[in-house]
Amino acid sequence: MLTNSRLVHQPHDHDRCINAALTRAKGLCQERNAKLTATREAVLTLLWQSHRPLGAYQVQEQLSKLLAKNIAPPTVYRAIEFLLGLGLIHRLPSLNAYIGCPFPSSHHSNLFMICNQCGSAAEMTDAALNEVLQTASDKANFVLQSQSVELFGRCPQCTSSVMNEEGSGDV
Amino acid sequence: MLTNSRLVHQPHDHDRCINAALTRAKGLCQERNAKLTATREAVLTLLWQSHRPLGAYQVQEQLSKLLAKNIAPPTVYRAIEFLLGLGLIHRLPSLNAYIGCPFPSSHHSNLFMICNQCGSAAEMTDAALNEVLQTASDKANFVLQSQSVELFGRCPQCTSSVMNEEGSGDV
DNA sequence: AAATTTATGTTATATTATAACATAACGTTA
DNA sequence: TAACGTTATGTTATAATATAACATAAATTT
Repeated sequence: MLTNSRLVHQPHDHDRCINAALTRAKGLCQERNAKLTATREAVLTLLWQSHRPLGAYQVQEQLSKLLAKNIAPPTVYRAIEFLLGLGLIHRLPSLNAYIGCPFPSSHHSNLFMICNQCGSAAEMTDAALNEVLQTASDKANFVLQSQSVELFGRCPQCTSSVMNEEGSGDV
Repeated sequence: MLTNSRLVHQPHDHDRCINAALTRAKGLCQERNAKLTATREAVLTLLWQSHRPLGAYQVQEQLSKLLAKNIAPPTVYRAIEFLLGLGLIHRLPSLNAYIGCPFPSSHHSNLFMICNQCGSAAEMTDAALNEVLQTASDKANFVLQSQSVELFGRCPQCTSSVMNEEGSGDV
């Protein structure tokens, strides 16, 4: 089982997350003969600014600021498409949002735990989950090709802060 | 384990599906003191015309035809919202589409098997799946509130037709 | 350097969803 | 039953997400 949930749900040196992600990305691109251009790298970095998924238009806004010129949606979506293709980021369908992948290159089918309060999203791979899904598919004679598993709830951090300051509703 | 996968993936008398869905809907509405108005019933019926999810604007188009007058998006979305609230339909986030629920009122967390070729979507409840997801959440101290599980692949029908007429790509 | 491929820029528009306010239908109670 | 409050629908406009289509530029190959 791989997961970044401890990092996501606890204070940590986030620069290390970002640097590690960039290093992985560079390595993967070299392997695959893919070019991590300035735009693509910038988008990846933006998606790693926090452990919260960002919408494409949030990326656009921040990218425009970063590059000090107006960036149009297609530029953003192209970079996203490229990064998705390499498995460097994921799309969270129920949020229409994107997030950096902490373990690309590991052929994995993943699960996300999305906090309804703070918006953080931790990723996890789980062999047991995949077995269950494969079994269910087999039972129905369904040929499983890919999957999207999103869990919604409260992350540990928000759970403890709710206990302290009573009465704060979900975001 | 509840599922409608046999029905979805085999030829069957679909009028029975529709009628059963309407009967269930009426019962549930009576129980909950909710009003299944003409518009709402029409939308539900449209979403039960096949075992394929429909987008809101497809519903709008068909509803406009059915009622022989132009129906604006908010009307459709309101009906959808109502039906979602009662669990009579589901939203499939990765398709931005909606589909009738074959077993509302059974408090269930569900899984969808979506065919990449024909677009059909079968629903299934699976206790083992829920256990696995609960366990994964517990491990991360994540308080699980709801979930979305979508599987993509090929349904039995499309699998057998691919075997016969070689070379047809995915839709 | 010419040709080819790959990436980005630019404009317009498609698709999905909601806000805001007006009207109508329904239900309750005086 | 008339007045009132509530619920549902109509209507217009617009927000939010995503892509099509074509032009330009940059990199790579020949």
